[in-house]
Amino acid sequence: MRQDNRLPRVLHALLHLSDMKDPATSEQLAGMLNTNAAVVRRTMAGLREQGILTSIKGHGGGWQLAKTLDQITLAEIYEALGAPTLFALGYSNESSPCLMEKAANAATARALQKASETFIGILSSVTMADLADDFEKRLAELGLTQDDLHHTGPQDS
Amino acid sequence: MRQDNRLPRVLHALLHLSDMKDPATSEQLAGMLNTNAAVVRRTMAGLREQGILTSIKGHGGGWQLAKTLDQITLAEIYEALGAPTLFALGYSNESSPCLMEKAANAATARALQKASETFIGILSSVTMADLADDFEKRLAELGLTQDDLHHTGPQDS
DNA sequence: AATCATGTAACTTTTAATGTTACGTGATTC
DNA sequence: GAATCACGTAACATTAAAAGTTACATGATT
Repeated sequence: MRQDNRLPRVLHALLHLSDMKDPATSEQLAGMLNTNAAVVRRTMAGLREQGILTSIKGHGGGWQLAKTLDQITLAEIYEALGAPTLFALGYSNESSPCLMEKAANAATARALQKASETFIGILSSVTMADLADDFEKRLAELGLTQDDLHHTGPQDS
Repeated sequence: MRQDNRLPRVLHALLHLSDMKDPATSEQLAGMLNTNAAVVRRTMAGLREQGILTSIKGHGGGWQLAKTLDQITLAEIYEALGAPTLFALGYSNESSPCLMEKAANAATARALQKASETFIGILSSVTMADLADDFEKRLAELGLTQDDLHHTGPQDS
């Protein structure tokens, strides 16, 4: 399959959403994520069902966070995306009578299982607020503040 | 991309190889792995370069183990396959100026990195001899012995 | 009533492993 | 030394699932 970029994309989108007062339309988010509005709607659908986001139709509508950042773990988000296949590496699930194949598959499965547990464990320990902190750290490293992103300066009309 | 089954396949093939006196042809291995001889040659090429297998051309030729099973870790094999992409999940590598995207990518990368370390760590701790042991355990559970696989019984000519 | 924005279905594109075919090269056998 | 066997490798087709795209229905606002 093609590489699955939904998780980092959604994280990116949520950071932007947390930074906006008004709802963001799928079109706006698509611009930020360099993709298409339909992809945004499709990807975010799971987060809406999970209660992480709300979507509003009509004029002034769009997407909004339904929780504060510190209430959203990355694991929740991953789950809300449908817990998509983590590995490009796999093994045949068809039950073969060959015991050597079974042993080979079992060894592969054990390693993948442990790796998956590590992955989910880390996602569970990180919240969107941690990402926002990381974002602000990066801002500060450039000598900027949050404000610098929202207006062009005092000379602005 | 499609799922990558090379690792479990090679493990399976090596177990069969360890069980044979004569070299196994690509054709024979392809039969065991339910695939094609060309796929076998292509997949095994890396293991030959890595010194895990030797291949012999001509009459009576084929593939043979170049080491004993306890000298082969799964990590070596994974490396010999070219350390193929482990994850179906990824993130855009294109450097975007957006610090929110950077934060999102970094968080994803950290989780993937740790998962990868877990995976490689386990592969490093397991040898093909461990797989052979597992195979024999499975055999015993069926009330069979190694011998049962190699002849049809005492009445056999 | 017009417009905006989501909801969703249907289809195309993309990408890398896998499958397939073909042919070259080296080794063995007779 | 010619035929055959088996690997080595290139070139192309197939496959699968995310992503991209298009289109249209539905609901909310003005």
